[in-house]
Amino acid sequence: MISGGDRADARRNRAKVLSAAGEAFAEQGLDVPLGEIARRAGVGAGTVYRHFPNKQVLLEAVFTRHLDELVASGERRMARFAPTEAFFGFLLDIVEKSHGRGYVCDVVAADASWPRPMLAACVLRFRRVLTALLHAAQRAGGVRADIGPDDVVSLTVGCASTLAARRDRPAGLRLVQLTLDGLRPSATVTKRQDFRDGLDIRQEAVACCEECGAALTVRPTGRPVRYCGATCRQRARRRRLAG
Amino acid sequence: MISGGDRADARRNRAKVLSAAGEAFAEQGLDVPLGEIARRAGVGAGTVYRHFPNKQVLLEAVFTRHLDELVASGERRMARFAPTEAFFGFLLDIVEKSHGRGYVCDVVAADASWPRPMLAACVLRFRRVLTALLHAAQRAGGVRADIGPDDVVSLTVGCASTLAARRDRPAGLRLVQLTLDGLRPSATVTKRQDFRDGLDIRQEAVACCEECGAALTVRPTGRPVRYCGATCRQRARRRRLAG
Amino acid sequence: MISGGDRADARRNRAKVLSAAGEAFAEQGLDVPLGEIARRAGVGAGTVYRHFPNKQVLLEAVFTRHLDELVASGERRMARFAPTEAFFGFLLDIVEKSHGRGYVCDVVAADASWPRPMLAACVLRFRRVLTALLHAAQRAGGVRADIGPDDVVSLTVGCASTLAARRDRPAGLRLVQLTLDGLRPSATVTKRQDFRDGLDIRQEAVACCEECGAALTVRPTGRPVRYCGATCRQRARRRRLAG
Amino acid sequence: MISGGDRADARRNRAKVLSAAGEAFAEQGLDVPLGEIARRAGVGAGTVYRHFPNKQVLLEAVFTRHLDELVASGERRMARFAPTEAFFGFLLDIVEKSHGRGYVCDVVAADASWPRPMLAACVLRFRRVLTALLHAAQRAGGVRADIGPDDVVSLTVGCASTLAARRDRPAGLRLVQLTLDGLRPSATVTKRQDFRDGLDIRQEAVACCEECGAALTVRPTGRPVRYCGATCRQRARRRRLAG
DNA sequence: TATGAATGAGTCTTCATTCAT
DNA sequence: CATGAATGAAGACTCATTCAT
Repeated sequence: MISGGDRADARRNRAKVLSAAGEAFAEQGLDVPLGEIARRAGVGAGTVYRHFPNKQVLLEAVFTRHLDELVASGERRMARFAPTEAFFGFLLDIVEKSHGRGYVCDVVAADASWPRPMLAACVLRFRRVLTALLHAAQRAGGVRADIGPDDVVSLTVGCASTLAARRDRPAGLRLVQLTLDGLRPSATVTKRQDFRDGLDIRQEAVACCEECGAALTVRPTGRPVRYCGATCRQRARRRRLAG
Repeated sequence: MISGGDRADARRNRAKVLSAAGEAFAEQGLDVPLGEIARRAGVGAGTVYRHFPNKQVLLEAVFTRHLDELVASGERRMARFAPTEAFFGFLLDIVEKSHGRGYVCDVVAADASWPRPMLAACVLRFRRVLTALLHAAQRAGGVRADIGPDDVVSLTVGCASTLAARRDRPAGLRLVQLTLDGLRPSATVTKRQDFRDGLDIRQEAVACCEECGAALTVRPTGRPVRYCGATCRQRARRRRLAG
Repeated sequence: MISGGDRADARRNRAKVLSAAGEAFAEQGLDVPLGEIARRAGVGAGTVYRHFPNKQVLLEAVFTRHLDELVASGERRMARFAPTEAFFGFLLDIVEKSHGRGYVCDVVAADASWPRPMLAACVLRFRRVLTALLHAAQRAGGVRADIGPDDVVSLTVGCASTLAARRDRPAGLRLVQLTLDGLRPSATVTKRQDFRDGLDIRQEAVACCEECGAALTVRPTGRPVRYCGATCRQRARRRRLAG
Repeated sequence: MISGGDRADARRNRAKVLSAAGEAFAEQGLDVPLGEIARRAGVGAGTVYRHFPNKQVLLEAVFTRHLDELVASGERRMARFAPTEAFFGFLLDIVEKSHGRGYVCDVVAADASWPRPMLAACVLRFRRVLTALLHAAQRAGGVRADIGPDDVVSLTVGCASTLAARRDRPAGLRLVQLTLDGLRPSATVTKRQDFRDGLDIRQEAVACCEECGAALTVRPTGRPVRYCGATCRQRARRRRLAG
């Protein structure tokens, strides 16, 4: 009988194992020996197996719990905050809680391929919350309309990696913001061809807008242009005054 | 006697092993058995060991080659393209070539901690090219000034993860663009507190700019504001006309 | 978690492994596969590793146990026998119990170079007992004064090799006695030059004492001398009568 | 075609390999990789195999050469020195040239069990020389009559081990002398029972001869006896004067 | 029921031996 | 013939999983 136990100590043990596994996976990657998890939990290896029939299931349980926590946090945000805040707060939450890169990297796999129904259900709930938050934010105009839930998930995965890669945590968080801000309507995504190989050096020699980097048409006479237009000039000015 | 050999078949085998290892690491993660690599390369396990004294060294060789290719591509771009194009093209290159998530995740480790001198030298070269491209792009005004090489590396790692996470490759590439565009001067990074937990729902109820998501000051009377200012109003309008 | 267990079967298995290892090392040398040891012990390879983290440690454990038994035997002798008897009995014990040549040959290494503290302590105890027995025997006049503990150890190693080399065990033991008797005060050790290359054949043509081999001064006339002195002549006579 | 080659360079290579193998076996034990031997010899692994079909044969060749050298040295001694000198010099030679304990320990195996005819013949020659020297020395009265060739071989093996065990080489050589001196007629070998467990401590309390360690009968009155007889008393006196 | 001991399949690595250059 | 590259059979060691206590 797996895990359905009703004795208090059994439930306590299950929880201990789950926590220990969560930490272990995060700190040491998905390859931590089960023995290490058992040690961290302060139980025997057999006890781990009593509650989780194998390592895969344990990993899924950990992941499920993780998702459940995220879902709960998402729902809380949905109830308490404005759509856009809720949405971006939710994403930050996901990213910050996804400590441990091996761990994070495997969130990737969490689309449809996980076989266990419990996990599938959980992933579904997660997607539902995410989607709800996303749509709300989009309706509120806080997020670009051409973004779907899959985009958000993938971007989140990327942010977690970025955060893991950057040793300096504050700097890492800034990069995460920078990335997530790409979801805001104001962000203009460069078309891929825009800066790919086709462009020749002579064209650029002309310089680009110092504010947004957009290409500037050369003008043979007069003072060289520095900005692509009034907006950018204003913006740059404001920045100068503010800075 | 490792690898220095000049016999044609030996060189061929070394190359085969290196390629096979690259693919294997990318597809199956860093845990692929060496036997699998040997099998893919069509050689015996011993041959792998003749060329690479152990798995770690093999991994480093693969990684070194990868970096070397990137360095070469970076230098080519530096010579042939305008700064900003060169820089962003380089980043896209890195991301696109960083197939395989386990693989990518370990680019992370490529700071100083790798012990082998050859790899260290290689990482250095990589950093040098990256830094040169970054600075050139910044001088050209194509990249925000408050970004350092470490930021770029971390962001790149994140982009690679994003790309790996997104099954739909074009969509993934678009997300990458979106992220990299965060490096352009026009991008405004939200201050972290802007959309974190501190904000209460009532405050937001006031709404935010539908274009950029910036908070809007409430006004008790009149038609409710939809944008934070003229610029955004214009932009939104243009989008509507274009869409 | 290595070996500290208190479960009866675990202790039993540990003992089985230790015994099997002892025999295996003795019979097949230090290169026996661990699998062979496991097979002899009737356990799986993993069990060996549960009790001994690696082969070296296993070897040290075997060796430690061996030394401990010798120490115990030495202490028993010290308490129950007269110094000289105790000493020589101890040496014989060591030699006879040092079955297996590879095994024996590595007793050599047992000076300070073994890193494990437990083994070091054990070697120390062994040296202490050996030294005590040696000194007591020397004080009692049963052992030459110009012999130190290191000499005894080395000689013992040699005796064990001799014993191992001689297929006929009683003959081997006799050779061991012969060697150990060299430690008794009555033994005269030939100076190294006495029978080395320097001597020319003509000098020897003169002959040497038939009993002790000492060189005899030539005498041009009379019956040739056969012995170096009266003592030897007597001794030879006695032998002839006895024989 | 193995080794029968007549080309000068082939013969030279064979010799190089043989020397290198000899050193390698002596320094690193019988487990030294063939590659190491090839490296030392400055040839490729294939060349080793061209001359010696496998490692065992190579080892035998090394051993054969070793024995041949010993045989030559023995024959030289036999021709040039008096029997006893020749004999003991021969033994010392064997011992001193048997550097490297693993190597030495395996001389043990050199009785009948070696299958290759060449080696067998060589061992035979060795035995013949040894036996001749032994018998000559015995006839000359320089070696006890109750010693056979097998005894000598085993003792030699033991001496080599002793020498290997004693870090301090001069001290080691002294121990070797001490052991070999046990072969001289003057040496009295204690009967095994003489100092084995049977004796009780009270009996020894009486003390033993300070010169030869023989047990002394207690005498209740008068000055306590220190020596077992006149011979020992004289000997001790001479030592005192000499010392 | 909890424990931790036992198992054995799987992985890395070495090295004797063969074989293409 | 010489070379050194390739091979693959072991051996040490790990760890998920089972099982006796």
